[in-house]
Amino acid sequence: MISESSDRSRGLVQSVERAIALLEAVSEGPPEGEPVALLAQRCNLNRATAWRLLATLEANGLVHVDPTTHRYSIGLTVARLASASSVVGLTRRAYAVLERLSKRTNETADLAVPQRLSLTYVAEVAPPSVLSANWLGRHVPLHATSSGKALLAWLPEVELLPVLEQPLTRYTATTITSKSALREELDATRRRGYGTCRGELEETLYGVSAPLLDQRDRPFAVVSIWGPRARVPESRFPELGLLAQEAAEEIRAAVPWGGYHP
Amino acid sequence: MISESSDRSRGLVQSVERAIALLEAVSEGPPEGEPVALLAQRCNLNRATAWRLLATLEANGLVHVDPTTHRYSIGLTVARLASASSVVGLTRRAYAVLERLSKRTNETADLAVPQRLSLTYVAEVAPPSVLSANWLGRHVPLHATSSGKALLAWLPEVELLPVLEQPLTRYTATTITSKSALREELDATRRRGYGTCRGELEETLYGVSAPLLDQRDRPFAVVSIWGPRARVPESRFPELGLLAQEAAEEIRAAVPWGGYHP
DNA sequence: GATCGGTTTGCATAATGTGCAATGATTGTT
DNA sequence: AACAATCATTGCACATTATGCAAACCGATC
Repeated sequence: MISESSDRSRGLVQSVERAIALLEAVSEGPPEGEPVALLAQRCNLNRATAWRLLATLEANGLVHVDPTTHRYSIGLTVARLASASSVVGLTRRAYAVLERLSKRTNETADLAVPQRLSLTYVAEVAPPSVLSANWLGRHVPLHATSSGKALLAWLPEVELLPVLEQPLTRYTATTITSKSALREELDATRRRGYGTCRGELEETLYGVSAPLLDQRDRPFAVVSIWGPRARVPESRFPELGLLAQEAAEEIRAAVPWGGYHP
Repeated sequence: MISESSDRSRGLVQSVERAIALLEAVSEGPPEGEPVALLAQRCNLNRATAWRLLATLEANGLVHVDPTTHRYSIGLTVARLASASSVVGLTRRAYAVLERLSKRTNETADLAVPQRLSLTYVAEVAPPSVLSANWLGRHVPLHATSSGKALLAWLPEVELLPVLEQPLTRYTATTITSKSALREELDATRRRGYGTCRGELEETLYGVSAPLLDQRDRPFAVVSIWGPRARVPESRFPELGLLAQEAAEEIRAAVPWGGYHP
């Protein structure tokens, strides 16, 4: 067989990678589950191989297989493992606040946490009428979003530097691509108290974000409110920015240990 | 090497099992994470092996490794995968209701979902004063708990039979261990509208439970209220039973699709 | 600056995961 | 109702792949 394995060179374990790929595939499927053959195909795996990997995952509760339909869905163990992540405690407390925020502003409210050199959205509440894109799990560039800028603005210099070293990719006409302009923007953000975005990632995407700071004043999460430019023009920024700040403070206060271990 | 592998006989994949064991070990550790050596020891693995398995998990975001301390904690991907589980949507909606329930009764309220031939607790709210055992993720026997009996009472006959075939283990003096007695109890439970427990698993554990039924009247989750016998005597059962029923109905109504795919 | 605990990497070995092919089981079709 | 087709499951032989050992390499701490 063809053993490409750019993985192997880095000393990664093939069967575990394949098992994870299956887990992802299962999670992308419908709640009633997907059959082995389909999952195997999606991951470019032999059916027998996929079956054994899934059997292993099933034996440990990571996936659930319906005994009659033989369809695989995500198992309870994943939820239990996730509950060990401090993010989960954070999101649980955040949801009540985000729901209120979304209802009050009639826009989408969400919570993101830093990961590597980007942010990941971990909680999101969209107003009922709006069919919004699901940003959960998505990574976004830090220099082209209100949440990213809210994070950077309160990041200590040492951690800010590596981000500024990276190329600042242009996404739209308004994207900030020069290091000095970004520094100015971050200063303004800090003075203002919240980050803003004027279609810097996608033309029509406008919004504001406020950071959650831990005891040492390091940001560990960001609350955002956003919507299409037509509904969230710059004139609403001061109002929404204040609401985001209040929400951030409220969520932070509800977190017992007052922080988040990555 | 000694390759025991009762796994292998069932066609399971060793490295994946080991990776999962590591994942479990990581989840049991503190939020700031644990070093490789400790995790390896806990899972009886060679340090190098554990390192490569963890590296694979890390590359896929299932674990997070702090670049400075080299400590491993649960990664965001797990939370994302978990969010694909319908249980998560269920628990998110349940928490608000459980919190109210716990506040009002001053006892512990929780939610469990069926898994295999047992129940798993997936959400729990304890009154602030009480230092309660954490039941999250725990499996409980169906014949010796109020939640188990609430599930069984509304289960269709075909699914009930395999459970009754299993030996009914005795835990305390009040545990129901005969098949006929259990059938009677289940009839009574159905008439009553909620299940009860009089110290049948642990002497001092008293409580009530009400099921959440889907469109086809199949139970897919159970709400429980419980506490020590001294505070939750039988005389409170009618009052608490009604509250549990109301809470169950409220949670069920908040679930969009009105059910739960295991 | 040396010693210790830890992580990380290389390498040889065979244990282990894999693909193929054959067998049941189940579903849909005429 | 019988057939066909698709899919899940199991056995087996092969060599790819994961593993353990040992050595290198950091980063602490004294």
